Amino acid sequence: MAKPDKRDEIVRAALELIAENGFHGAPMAMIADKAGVGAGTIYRYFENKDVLIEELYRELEEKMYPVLVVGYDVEHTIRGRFIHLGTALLHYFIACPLHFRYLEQFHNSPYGAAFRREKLLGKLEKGDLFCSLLQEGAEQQVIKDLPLTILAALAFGPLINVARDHILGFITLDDELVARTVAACWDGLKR
Amino acid sequence: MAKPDKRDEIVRAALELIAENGFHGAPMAMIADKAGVGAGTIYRYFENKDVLIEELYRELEEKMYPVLVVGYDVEHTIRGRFIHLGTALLHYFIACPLHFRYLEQFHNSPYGAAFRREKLLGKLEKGDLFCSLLQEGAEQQVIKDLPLTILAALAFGPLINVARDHILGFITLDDELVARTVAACWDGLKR
DNA sequence: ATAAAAAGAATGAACGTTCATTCTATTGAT
DNA sequence: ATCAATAGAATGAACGTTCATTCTTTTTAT
Repeated sequence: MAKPDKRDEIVRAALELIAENGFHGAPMAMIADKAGVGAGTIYRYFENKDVLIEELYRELEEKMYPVLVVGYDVEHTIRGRFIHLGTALLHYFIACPLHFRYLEQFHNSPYGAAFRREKLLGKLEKGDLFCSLLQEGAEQQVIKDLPLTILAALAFGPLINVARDHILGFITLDDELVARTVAACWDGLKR
Repeated sequence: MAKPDKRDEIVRAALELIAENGFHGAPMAMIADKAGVGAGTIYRYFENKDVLIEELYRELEEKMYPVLVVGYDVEHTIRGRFIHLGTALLHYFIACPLHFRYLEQFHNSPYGAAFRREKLLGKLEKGDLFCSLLQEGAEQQVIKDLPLTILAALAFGPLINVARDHILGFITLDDELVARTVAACWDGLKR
């Protein structure tokens, strides 16, 4: 809190505007306005809009990780761990709809494409948790013998769709519905 | 073929540019260029860019529908029909990556949001085929007793993710992999 | 008094759209 | 059959707007 007081306001404003209106519905001037800051001030903290967008993405990713691992226990069964992660992920998205919407905007954009390509060539870093779980499950023959990419699609595809539908108001998820959705995903994965 | 020769070129150019670069990577001038047409000419066929985008979307939807229903038989089991539709959908996306990418761009944009809202309040029209199948399956207790929205997420989420991964080159789908993916989706849906 | 920080007006590039003009094909007159 | 007249399709330069970024001025802190 000591140093970047304005920086925080800028990031908060950018998150809100971009999550709600997309990158093109969030001009720098509007972000500055919402942050209560001059337009030029943003450029003292971020080299340009792209950098702001990417740094914001990284911040959200970092905020999410520790939430997911709370209570995650490598000693649990594959199924137990999957249910844990899926449930935690859905609950996080429900609790932080702005984060979810921002992540979606990011992934469905040139930024997301570039980002994905990097991930393929580099290490796994964040997807780690999920991907290594799926991989372990496949090795132990608990999970279907399919390429990791497809397993990930079976696991995340429904979760992300359901989160979006909830946030857009097409459905209202309660704890029970979340649990049943995650369980259904598992049914798709398991042998 | 008699009349709209240029119109076709414009639509083709727009599809290609938007599918590959998104709406903001496809300025009207560039579309005109690629279509071999003057910039102003586009406006003889489409009132403005939004109309072009929406009409193109409708054309793609109309092209897709008949492909899906070929061989679709209401007498088959719920499972058989689901496998049929899922497989046909995946094959269509693989055969027409530009169509897939355009549909994705459309859905992940303000156009898509507006479109979705209309669908909720109006009738079901296109999703019909899939949604009524899911609904029928739920009634017959063959499919899990979950809200339609969630069932749709379980069915489409993985399929669309897998199609995207294939088109972006993260994986290469053959007929067998398609079949196993669709089967896995069914596992997620069935009781 | 000095320098760092902040502000917001100014700038220029990019875009969708318009419109005066040109081109092309059809019609009508001879 | 020929050619002038006309209609409407096509063109692309020009316009107005929007936006990211830069520049100059003002404020704040030391």
